[in-house]
Amino acid sequence: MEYNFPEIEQRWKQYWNEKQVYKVSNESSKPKYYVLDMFPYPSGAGLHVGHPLGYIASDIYARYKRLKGYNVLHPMGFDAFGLPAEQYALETGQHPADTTRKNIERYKDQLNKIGFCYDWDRAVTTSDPGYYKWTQWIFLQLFHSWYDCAAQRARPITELIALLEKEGNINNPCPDVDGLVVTDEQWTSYSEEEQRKLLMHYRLAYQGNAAVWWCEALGTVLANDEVVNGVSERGGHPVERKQMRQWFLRITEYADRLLTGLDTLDWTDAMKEMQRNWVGKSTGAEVRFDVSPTLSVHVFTTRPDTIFGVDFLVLAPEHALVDTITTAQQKTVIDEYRTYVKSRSERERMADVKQITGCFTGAYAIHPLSNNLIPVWIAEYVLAGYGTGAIMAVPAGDDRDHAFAQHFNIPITNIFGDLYNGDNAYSDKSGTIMNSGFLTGMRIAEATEAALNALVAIGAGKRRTNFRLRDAGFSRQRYWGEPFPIVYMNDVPYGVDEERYTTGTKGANGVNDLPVELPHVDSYKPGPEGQGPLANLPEWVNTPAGNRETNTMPGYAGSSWYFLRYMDPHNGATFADRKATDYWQQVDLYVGGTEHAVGHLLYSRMWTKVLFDLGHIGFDEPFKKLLNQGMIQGSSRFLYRSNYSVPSIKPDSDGVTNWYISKNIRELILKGDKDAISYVDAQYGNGGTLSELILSKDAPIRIPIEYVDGVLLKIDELKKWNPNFSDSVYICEPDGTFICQSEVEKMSKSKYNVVNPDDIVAQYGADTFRMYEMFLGPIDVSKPWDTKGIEGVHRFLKKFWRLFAGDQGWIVTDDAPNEAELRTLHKTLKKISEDMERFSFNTSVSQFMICVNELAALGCHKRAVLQPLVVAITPFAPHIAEELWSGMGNTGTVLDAAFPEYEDRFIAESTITYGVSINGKKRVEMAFAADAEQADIEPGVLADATVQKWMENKPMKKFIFVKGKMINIVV
RNA sequence: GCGGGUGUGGUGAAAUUGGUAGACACGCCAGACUUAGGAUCUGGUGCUGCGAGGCUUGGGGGUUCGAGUCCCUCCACCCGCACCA
Repeated sequence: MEYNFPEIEQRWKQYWNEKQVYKVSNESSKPKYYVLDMFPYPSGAGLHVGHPLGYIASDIYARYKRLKGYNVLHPMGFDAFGLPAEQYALETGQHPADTTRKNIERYKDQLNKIGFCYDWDRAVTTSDPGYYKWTQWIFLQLFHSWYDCAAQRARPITELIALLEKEGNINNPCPDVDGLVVTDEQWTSYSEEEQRKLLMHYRLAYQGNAAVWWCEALGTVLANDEVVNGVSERGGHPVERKQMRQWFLRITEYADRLLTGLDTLDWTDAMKEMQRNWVGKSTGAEVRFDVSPTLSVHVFTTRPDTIFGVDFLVLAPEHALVDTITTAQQKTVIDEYRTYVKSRSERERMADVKQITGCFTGAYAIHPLSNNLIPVWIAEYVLAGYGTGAIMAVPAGDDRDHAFAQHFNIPITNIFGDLYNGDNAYSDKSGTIMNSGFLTGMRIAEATEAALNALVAIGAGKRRTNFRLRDAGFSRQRYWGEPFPIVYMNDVPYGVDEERYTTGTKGANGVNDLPVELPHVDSYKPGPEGQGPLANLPEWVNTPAGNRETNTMPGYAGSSWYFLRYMDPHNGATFADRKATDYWQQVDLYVGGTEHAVGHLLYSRMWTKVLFDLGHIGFDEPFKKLLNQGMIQGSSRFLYRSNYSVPSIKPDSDGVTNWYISKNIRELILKGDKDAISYVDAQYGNGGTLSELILSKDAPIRIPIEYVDGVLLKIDELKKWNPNFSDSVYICEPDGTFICQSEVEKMSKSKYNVVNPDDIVAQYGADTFRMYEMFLGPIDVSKPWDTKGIEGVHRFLKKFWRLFAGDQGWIVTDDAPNEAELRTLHKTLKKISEDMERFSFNTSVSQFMICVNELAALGCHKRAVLQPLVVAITPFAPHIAEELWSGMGNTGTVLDAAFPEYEDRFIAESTITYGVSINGKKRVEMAFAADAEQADIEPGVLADATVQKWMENKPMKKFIFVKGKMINIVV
């Protein structure tokens, strides 16, 4: 009875389907456990073997938890809005809705082949109107809310309006415009338009301006991805930064809570660190430098102690003051410089430290403490979006400022005495401040306080906490995304759920209703003036009340709350019933890549906090534990090719003969190996020195991985694939094989190294595939795919099968197990249980292999040993487990079994083999009773001949005995 | 540039708390069985040396009786950096 995996896997998939074994209920007496994967964007390329890595890990853990007695929610869905589908539509004219639907079908099909335990009834697709209705609804919650800094939570905007009517904004200063004071009288005297303009400064979803990549030639806005080397990826047209009115989410109000909330999460320190750095909290001062009696520059600094070392100010080139302060004399060069900066991305501006650029405005500011005149420059290394968009430059204490001062010959004030050597800035935060008026002689911490106090006292500065975090841009000038539930009246945006602007009864013309459905378009061309394609649909844009917003939401909108929808996916009355969210609570285990560290994971945390603040859910962190999976890289194959015309060889279609040379023989020739050279010349050279000719001018070219078996080229198949390969000469190894060069890189279509899981599953089965992906290595590190290695895991499953089945059928007996068999079983159960808790799936697979090797050697076919193993292997290899479970006469699914507990009493060994070291070097092994103490063994060890030899008659200094581990003798 | 991660045999890796480095596999070598083998099974396999032995966890330094593991420093590669998702 062979291990017939295609038949077994098909049978059990069908069984699971028919019996609905993966259906999850929100009602259960069992404790709940929520396992979630970061859902995929369904791209046209389909899944490759790298994608399911995390899905397999989470599936194993979900099944394990189920066997451990939990009610497990383990859903899957699709993050279906996005740029690639729209790009594809632009190129092929196929509607994104159609391609997305097709891609989702393909993904589902691929995922099902691997045997995941998803409850597909709960699947969500972010581009479904039934889903994005609630994305829009949550957006409106954000739009209708503000952040109460005193209470540290979001509140409905109506409550702010009530406060404004009563007391103005005196207790609730405007978060994004300093010094904007409104009294209750002013507020009530405002027109509705003016009132809403003020409210816009408070809303959690608000409108502001932001720079986008504008491509004049394409008439559209481009994503960072679409700009390559300063020109558009499509067509290579010039691009520039352009200010546009955009929606934003006021995530900066949540900066502190996003930091403190990290302490409650079981994430890796690296992940938390990345989020902390992204939020980038720093404390310091905002200092005012007056340029004229009416104009002043505000800078943010974390080092007020260095205030006397300020030799110049630098404004971001986009800074609003640049136009007003630039002198007539400098205007031309300033304009030229600003044009240059417009062509530069933020990345380039930050990364280019070797190339120092900047421009003097001609203006001077007055130092608030020394009253010296300080020149004001602009430079690209200062970014408009960070701090106040202006810095005070202290060359003696900051590397970039120092380089800038040297480059432009600006005199440097030394405020660190001997600590500053004149060549490099002294940026340490220890030492004494010198040459700094009243700060001279103070330590840095002391000077920081003193400087701050002095600045505050004269009204030239204030304490300030600054965040690197910026408000999140939430508009895209695109088609394939959620439409905004926003209508403009007189250019003032209203939520479609507001009754204020409706012309008739609520719901008239469908204006009030959610979802605002994404209308069908036939063209994906941008609208006039760079708006999204929706602007081309006047019948959609124009409503009786006003014009609809024509931008759409970004990719992270739908993914910021999807984990909630799985809890109650079909609810038409609310995004998820409170009873459902109260039952499932946070995601207990969230599996995904580190590339989402600061995007998705930060936005969904914010959305969760907003929903919590507004009372819609009962928890304010979405993901309790985070498990990061590494990437599976591709393994590319190369041939070394040289093109030479050699008269005796027929040229190929290009008129050039291609010579390919196998890797090993090529390396020998490169090393000058005479045998190899004469072999090649004799076999292929027609009497000439062909080897030298070829190697003097060859280059590697990529070939598709499917024409290679491991590293061995399948020459005949390659020749059939592409005629360019047929009329060529293949210089093989003496044994007739042809070995390719290999290299590890990203798995991608363009590198010809993509491996499709469908093929692997067809060849080896889903159980083998699942176990092999885990066997490759720790879940969180990246590693290359190697199809060859899968054989070992497949062999293991066959060997496992043979413990249960012989040539004639099932061979499991009811004999009583012996000591050795029980030890193997319980040792394995223990290891698996421990590995599972620390997500060490690769070592679990190894342990199963060790176990099967041992049981096979013992000739064990006993139910008492094998049945617990079947349950234990179920999370890894669910199909074979079901087959063996039923083959042993059990009814129902193995998924309803209980995970077997191990017992230590079966594991204990009576003797332990100790490594004996002399001076830390292991010289011999000796066995002692497991309970032996140092006194029991020391004489025996010292008497040992080998030990004697290595001690070389030197006196013993110390005898180190670590029970159960090792022995070390120091001489 | 900033932030994060990873470096152990020919390859993927193991070593969980500072205690016998290389488990388990792939590949390779030798052999058994077979009409056959890309099936199955057995043995060997870090490097070096005839051997005793020596060397070995990216490089260098340190702490320790003992370091892959802790500390310092340097190097290489990978990921993210705000409109890819």
